[in-house]
Amino acid sequence: MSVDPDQELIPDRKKRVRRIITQLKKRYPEAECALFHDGPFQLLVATILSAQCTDERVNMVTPILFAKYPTAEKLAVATQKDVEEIVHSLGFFRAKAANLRGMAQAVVAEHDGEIPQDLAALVALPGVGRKTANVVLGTAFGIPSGVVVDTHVKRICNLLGLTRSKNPEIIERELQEIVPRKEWIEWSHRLIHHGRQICIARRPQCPECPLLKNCPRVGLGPLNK
DNA sequence: ATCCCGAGGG
DNA sequence: CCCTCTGGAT
Repeated sequence: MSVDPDQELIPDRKKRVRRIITQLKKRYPEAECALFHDGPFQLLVATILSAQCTDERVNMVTPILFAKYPTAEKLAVATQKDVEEIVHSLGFFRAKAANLRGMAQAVVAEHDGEIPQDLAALVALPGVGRKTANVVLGTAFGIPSGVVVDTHVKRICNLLGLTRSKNPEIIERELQEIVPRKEWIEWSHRLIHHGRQICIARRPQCPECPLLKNCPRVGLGPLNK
């Protein structure tokens, strides 16, 4: 079906977003980042490690990692082998270990050991993409740099007709036109959480979903092909 | 087998 | 746009 993009879904997006914000707030009052962290460095490390594995498993290894390497300075001089052993169970362990060390070395060399607080500098670090950078800026620094667009946010926003693009940057821009700036990071955390708990791609838990009334796909089963 | 709160590279 | 990098849970 070749339906024109902006016709049916765009008109009252703002109103629908308001409603969705309210419903998500009610369902997920905390709006927290699930990754264990007590500072920007820790959150950055945890977020780099979280690629393609669950946050629960990240939270199993980060305390061990931080006990040994509590700062960027310490991590920067760690051996590849030792970091690999610590993060081994998370998958992609060679790339993740290399990224952690490269990130720490760049932070020490170029940012005096402090995690930078702007998007461009963060994205320039090894292993840090837009998603990770926005998580750190919004969560650890309280800077609403951008809505976090991961696979869950992408899937749900397309599903609800808030966006239609497959490009994360376009989705980010579109969402930022309709989500209040101060709520970007909370919106992101709630939506991501919702994607993990309820609006799961392969087995959506529709009966438990607080957004049913806004969902055009109620009862149509799994979302992916 | 398939999925996980991705990034980097072709 | 596609692919690869990886291990553990289900």
